[in-house]
Formats: sequence, structure tokens, C-alpha cells
Amino acid sequence: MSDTYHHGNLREALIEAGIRIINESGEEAFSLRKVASACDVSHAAPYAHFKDKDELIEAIKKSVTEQLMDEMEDAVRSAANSEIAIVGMGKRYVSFFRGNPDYFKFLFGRQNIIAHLKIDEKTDDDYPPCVLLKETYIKYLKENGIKRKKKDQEVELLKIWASAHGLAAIACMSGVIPSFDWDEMLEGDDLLR
Amino acid sequence: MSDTYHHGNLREALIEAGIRIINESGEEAFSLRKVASACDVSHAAPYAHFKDKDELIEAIKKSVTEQLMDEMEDAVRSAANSEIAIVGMGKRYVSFFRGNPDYFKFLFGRQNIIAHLKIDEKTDDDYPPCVLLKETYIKYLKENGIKRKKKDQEVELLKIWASAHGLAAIACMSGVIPSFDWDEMLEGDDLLR
DNA sequence: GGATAAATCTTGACAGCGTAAAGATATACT
DNA sequence: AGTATATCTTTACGCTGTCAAGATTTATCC
Repeated sequence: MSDTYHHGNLREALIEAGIRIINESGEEAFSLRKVASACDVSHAAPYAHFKDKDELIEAIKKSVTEQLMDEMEDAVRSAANSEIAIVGMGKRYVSFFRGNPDYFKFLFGRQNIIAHLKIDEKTDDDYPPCVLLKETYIKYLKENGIKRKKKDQEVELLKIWASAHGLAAIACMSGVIPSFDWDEMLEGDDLLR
Repeated sequence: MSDTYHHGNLREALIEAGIRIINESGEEAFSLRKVASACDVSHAAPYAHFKDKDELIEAIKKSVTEQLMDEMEDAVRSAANSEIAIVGMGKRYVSFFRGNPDYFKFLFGRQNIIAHLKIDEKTDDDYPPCVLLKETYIKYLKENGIKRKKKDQEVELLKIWASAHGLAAIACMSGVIPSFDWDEMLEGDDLLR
């Protein structure tokens, strides 16, 4: 038994197995014991790497958020200017979750949006997609020589984010409007304007 | 024991006790056995009224949604015209959930938004707040002699709803932006325009 | 009104869950 | 080499949702 007693990379394996389970069967099927057994490890082994179930879940959330950020950053990169970038980010945000509705439920169901950030005074500025949106928005104001009061900026940002996040919520959590052509809408100019 | 063997109104009592538990301790503290014992009834008694835990939860969601609808309808009643009514509904929607963040988490966490509606082909039209919004919106178009293509109407409605729902989500699920003055915003003209 | 059916509630049991404690085994350090 | 530390297993506990069998009350029907 000198071969497999130590897994070697159990922490990452648990995160990956957890994501797989959530993807295939939803979060209600997720349990510490199942994740452990999916890694061929006893049911208490995870406690060497995570202090409890919540800590594993937060690690998974962090990993999923990073996937989302990869797409958002790609949307910004491929935009001709920062205005297009903002609209593109919104569309990418919605389509990412439309492609992975279980991820939306997992990230925003029950628990705090930004619970996986270890920060005392949490703000929406700590939710990575918001940080990127804010940066791009400020760049947009500069690029076009627009001056705005700080409060108006905040309201504007909140509106943009609320639209994108609300659309994602509707698409992922409700019985999607059958007559609604999301794909066309996400291609056209309609959204977030 | 001929006095208390039958509870008399256990179904409603279970729903009320469930709401109380969720309100006081959040949904993670909710369990069938606790609800049962809060009603001074054995742990299996609920099965005479609900086929499983989910069915009780859906009944509670229905009850909470009715509370929300009471507020929305009041917002419409007290509006001078249908345009004001639409903005008022959005504000009331956001402030209802800001006053009851646990309700938002409970209604929209994990489970389907409209899961408590027993309809085969679910659409967002079955989410009562949306029905009211749609009615008011159509009234608004008529009142002002505005003609729109059906698809444009759908997009417009979706935007309004997404804004309200997204704002509620941000307010209830994230570590609220500390510098943000929601009350002022909900009083002013900014929102949903 | 008394028998029978149905609804409601209790009791007991089961597997699965998260977690803690104690012990086994591998790795790291000195 | 020997000791400490990290990692993993085993065992145990209380809590959970659910089911089955039985008790008790209410409703129905003649």
C-alpha cells in the first residue's frame, strides 16, 4: 500500500471532481462523501485540505469564476473600442451562463455572490467581472472625453451590471421564455443599450 | 389524547412555521423535522400533507410570492398613470427584497424561479410579478398611443424585468456596495429608466 | 347509531450526510 | 536515523429525508 496511500494532488482532484458532479447532476447531488469516493479516497480525507464542506465549495466557486473571467477578458481583448467592449462583456456574461445554467445556480444560489473572496469588507468591486467592467467603463469615459459625477458613474455601472446579471438569472433560473430567441438577441445590438 | 391527536390545520401551520424558521435562521436551518417539531407534531406527520420536503418548500414559495404580489399591486394602485406604475413596480420589487434578503435567497437560490407553479410548459409569464408588469406595460402603450412590434415589446419587457431582478439580486446576494445609497436611489427617478 | 372507509398522526427503522477523534502511514526535516 | 508533520483510514455520533406499519380520529354510508 505504499503506492496509493498518498494521492499526491488530492486538493485539485477534489475540486475537479466536484465540478464534474455539479455539471453532470447539479449541486443537490454534491456531497463531500461522493467527491471523496470519486477520488478513490476515504470519506474523511478531504478534511486534510479543507476545513469543512463550505471551504471546498468556495474553492470550486473560485475555479468557476476564473473560467468566466477568461471569457470576459477575451471579449474585452477582441473589442475594437471600450464601448463595444462593455456591450461585449455583457453579452459574454449572459451567454456564458446560458451555456452553463448549472454554474449560475451553483454560484448564485443560496450563498453570497462573492463569498469565496476572503475579504473583510466585501464590496461588489471584489466580484471579478465587476472589476473588469468598471475598468472598461472608466476607460470608455476617458476615450470619449466624457465627464461624470462619481454618483452618476456608480448608478450607470450598477444599471449595466444589473441588466447583464438579471438577464443571466432569467435565462438560467426560470423556465426560459419559449418564444424568445436569445441567440439572435445576443448577436444583435439590442442588449444592454 | 382525544384532544390533540389531530392538529386541525397542520398544513397551514407547517407553512407558517417554515417561513418563520427561514426568516429567523435562513434556509440552511430549515428541515422537515424542525418544522414538524415547531408544530408539536411527530417528524413524519408532514407526509400526510406534502409528498416530500420539496412540496412543502414550493408551498412556502407560493406563500412568499403572494406577499410580494400584494406589494406590487399596491404600487400599481397608487400610481397616477401606467408609466409611473411601471417604475413603481420596479422600485417596489427591489425594496421588497432589500427588506427581506432571505426571501430572495430562498425564492431564487438553487431552485427554479417558478417551480411552484404547476404548469407543464413554464414561461416567465407564469411568474406573477411578470404578468402584472406585462399587463401594465401593455396598458402604458395603449394609454400613450404607442405602437410596437411584438418582438420589440418582448425585448423592452425583458430589459425592465432584468434590471429590477438584477438589482434585487445584487442587493440581496452580494456584499452590498457600502458607499451606495439605495434608499435615495429608490426614491429618485434614476431606477429603471 | 353503528360499521366501515378514509384521513391524519405516531413509532420505528434505514441509508446517507457532515464532522470529530484516534490511529495508521507516508513524507519532510534536522 | 529519528522525529515531527502532513496525509489518509477507521470508527463513531447525531442529524437528515423517507418509508412502512400501526394507532387514532374524522367522515361516510346504510
